[in-house]
Amino acid sequence: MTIYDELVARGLIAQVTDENEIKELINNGKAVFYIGFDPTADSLHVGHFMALCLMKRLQMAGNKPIALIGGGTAMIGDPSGRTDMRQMMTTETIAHNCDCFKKQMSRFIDFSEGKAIMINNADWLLDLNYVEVLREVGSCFSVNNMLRAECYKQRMEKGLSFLEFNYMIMQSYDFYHLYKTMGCNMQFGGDDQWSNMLGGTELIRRKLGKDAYAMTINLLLNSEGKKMGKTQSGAVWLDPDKTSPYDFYQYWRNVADSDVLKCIRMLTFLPLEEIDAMDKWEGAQLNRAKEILAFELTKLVHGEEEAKKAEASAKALFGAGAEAEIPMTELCAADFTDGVIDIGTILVKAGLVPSKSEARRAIEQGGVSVDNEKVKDVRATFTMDDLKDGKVFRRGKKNFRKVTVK
RNA sequence: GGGGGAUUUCCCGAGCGGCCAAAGGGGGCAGACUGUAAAUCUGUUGUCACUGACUUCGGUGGUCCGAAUCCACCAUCCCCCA
Repeated sequence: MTIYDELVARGLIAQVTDENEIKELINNGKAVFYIGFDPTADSLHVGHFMALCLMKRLQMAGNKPIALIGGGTAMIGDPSGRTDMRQMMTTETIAHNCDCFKKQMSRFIDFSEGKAIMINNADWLLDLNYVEVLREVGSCFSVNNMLRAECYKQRMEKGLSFLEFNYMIMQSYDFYHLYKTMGCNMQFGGDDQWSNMLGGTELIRRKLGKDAYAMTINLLLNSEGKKMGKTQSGAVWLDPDKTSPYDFYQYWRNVADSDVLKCIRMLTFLPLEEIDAMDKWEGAQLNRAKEILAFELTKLVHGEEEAKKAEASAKALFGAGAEAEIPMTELCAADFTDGVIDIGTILVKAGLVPSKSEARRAIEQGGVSVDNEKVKDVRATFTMDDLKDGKVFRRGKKNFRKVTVK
């Protein structure tokens, strides 16, 4: 099976500019492709992870990836898929985020011996001269066409600043620049980037009379059509300090039935035959598929050891098994008043509820238990001695934390 | 440049100068039912020292015994005209 066919079979490919040419290039390892990452936060998230997987697959097939960090374009802010303007980020924040991205990416992609390249578009975008750019590339863009682009359409209702309007031009310029300087002949990205990417191929055609190609990958949507990788409290991060391996595992362990197979196909590196076999699974057996999904992804992101730990914790908490690793919270003497600490404070300290009011509510509704015993009294207290060996506090079915005293 | 309109709690969206922590919906959380799924039903959804108090209705001042509601200025956004 060729790499292209595999990508199709995994449901990754959304749109392509020229299917035959792209097949030819990537199947034969002739593509030099880039994927852009906007440093809008200090960690990569699940959406980026998909792109990284794609990079890895293509790299394994002999193609050369360029990871482009958008330190320059982040100064503008991509309006695609947004209904309001992004908050402007300071240059310091952007620089910090770029560093964080670099570290995380190096864990997935092999950058040794020129097998892959990482660059930051700030290196060439920030020094551009306004008038020169206008003359050089501005003439190649039709405002009429740009306004027709889907990514701007929805913003036409609420307003679009000139700053953001230029995002497409900057991204196109990146592609043009990479084509000239590094022979980059292809760009990949999320499907929401389609119009920005076409801008690039068009620019290359106009300026150089050469063909370059673009391909988008499907966004990871759940059966309700919402983007996956988001929780109430924000994105699912790859940084273990922002989303613990256990929480990461749990996120995937809890996907809906209808989404499991799709996720396994798109995100894991399991052989397709194995996945096709799972396709027949039904009912409770799907739970097994969810375990596989959660384990495989945690392994990819946090390593096998962490994945095993997360799996063991989950089994211990939900099944019968022995007590295992559960995310811990340590209290210190200062947290106690007159030698005791009340249940509400503990729940807040452990991060199980955001406020004492919610703690109270959860208890009143019978949603809190300590070492599997339901807590009925809102004013229950614990002494340092009670917590010496640690107790497992639980809110609802799925939120656990072991609390001990230092 | 001129004129008009908007800004409400996580989101959408109601809101008479006192009866407003603020209708309704969505979403979230918890309970029941389950398979750590979905659907459904129930409760809940500003904070805290919780039968009470405190802080919220773009920002700052003001009128008033009393303001989310009235006035002034500022900010942001939308629409129309140029």
